[in-house]
Amino acid sequence: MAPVPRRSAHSERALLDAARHVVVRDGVRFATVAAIADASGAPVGSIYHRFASLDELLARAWLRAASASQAAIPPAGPGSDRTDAVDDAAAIAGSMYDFCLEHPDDAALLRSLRPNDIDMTRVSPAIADALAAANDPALARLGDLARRLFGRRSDASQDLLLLLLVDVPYAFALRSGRQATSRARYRDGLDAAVRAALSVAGPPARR
Amino acid sequence: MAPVPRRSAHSERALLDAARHVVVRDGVRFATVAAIADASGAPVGSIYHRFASLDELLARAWLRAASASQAAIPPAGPGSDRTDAVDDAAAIAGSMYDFCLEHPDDAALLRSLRPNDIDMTRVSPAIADALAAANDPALARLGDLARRLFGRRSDASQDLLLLLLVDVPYAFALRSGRQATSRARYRDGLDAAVRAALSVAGPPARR
DNA sequence: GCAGGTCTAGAATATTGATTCTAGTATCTG
DNA sequence: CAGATACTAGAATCAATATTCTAGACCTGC
Repeated sequence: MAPVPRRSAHSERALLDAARHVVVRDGVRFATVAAIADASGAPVGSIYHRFASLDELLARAWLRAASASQAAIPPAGPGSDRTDAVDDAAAIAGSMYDFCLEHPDDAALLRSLRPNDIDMTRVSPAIADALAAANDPALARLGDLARRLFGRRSDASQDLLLLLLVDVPYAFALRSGRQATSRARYRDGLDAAVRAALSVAGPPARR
Repeated sequence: MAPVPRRSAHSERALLDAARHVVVRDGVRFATVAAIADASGAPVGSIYHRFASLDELLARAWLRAASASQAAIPPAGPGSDRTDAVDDAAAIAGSMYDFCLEHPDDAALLRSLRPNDIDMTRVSPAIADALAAANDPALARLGDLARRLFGRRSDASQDLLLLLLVDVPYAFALRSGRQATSRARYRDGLDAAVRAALSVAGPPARR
């Protein structure tokens, strides 16, 4: 009685992996359904069986990477003075850096595939909503941190934290090479850079 | 007798501008010939009159932006000890930051359009060569600087300088907002971050 | 072993987009 | 003002790509 599905030969995950691989290797312009099918070994029909459109597949790949990146952000530290907040910021930067080293493909995907590259009109509403809200948890986290660091939360302070705790760690990771010693050194350099920039650049200008 | 051309209504430059604008605004996936024609007001035929293919147009736009970015790098400073070299590095980082603020469209283009996104088989040999060699002057400049900073030149040291003197300034610029006070503050933060990272992260690990 | 379901598979179709073609137009020289 | 010369213009063509469709394969419970 129970409808029992055939075991799938090409999992959703494998197709997302293939899409990610093609985007990173060939560039987003050449991430066609045929190229992704080829990279995954699946026929195009199997891709459309699982994803409504190419844009939906790309959106899902982006969402998976973005979610993984967010999940790597550590929870807020305990203290509440500025020193604690700076340590907290440095911890976030370090965790973003570590994420990029542990998930280089996801990190590269987020660099290559920008939300702009996805045609939202060809994405199902559920995924479109998820995309629109994808960054909200991280932004809330950074907003809290901005208040602890600067005494208030503003667009400018949030941009500064996005720069120092996301963009800069990603940039460091993408140049850090493969050797463990080099990576450890980059991590230290990142920590120093973030602390130096925070002490100089913050708090943001008052209105 | 002298062949006198009709005055052109759509200059090469205007078409490059339009291509850049579409890439930055809509993403490289949607930078089609029709979209660029629409943005520039020119019909598609006029685009093909000046550019052999869409890839050639994109390549030319990338090349123009990359060349402008390189031209912004200041010549090497006079001194030869490490302090001078650090100042030199900071000056390069600052000039890259300034370039991004003065030419936001070119900076955004270089972020959105990666060499991967251009099909070299559809680009004329002259432009393909120019693309391949586009970064050579800057790499030579960074190589010299690496020698002054670290006593020797290696892939690792060059990557470190690319990170600190190109990637990081670009990241700072793209988040620095429009207010002059905010920009000045970001510039100071960048300077501090680069110096801090240099003192911690370099010289690169010995083999 | 067969019924009922999902899934695979790749050919067929339809759409989109790149490129080409043919006319027509503006400009300057003589 | 006639002729030569690029240039503009956009329709027509061609190629690539997304998407759909139809058959069939597999798995499991009965």
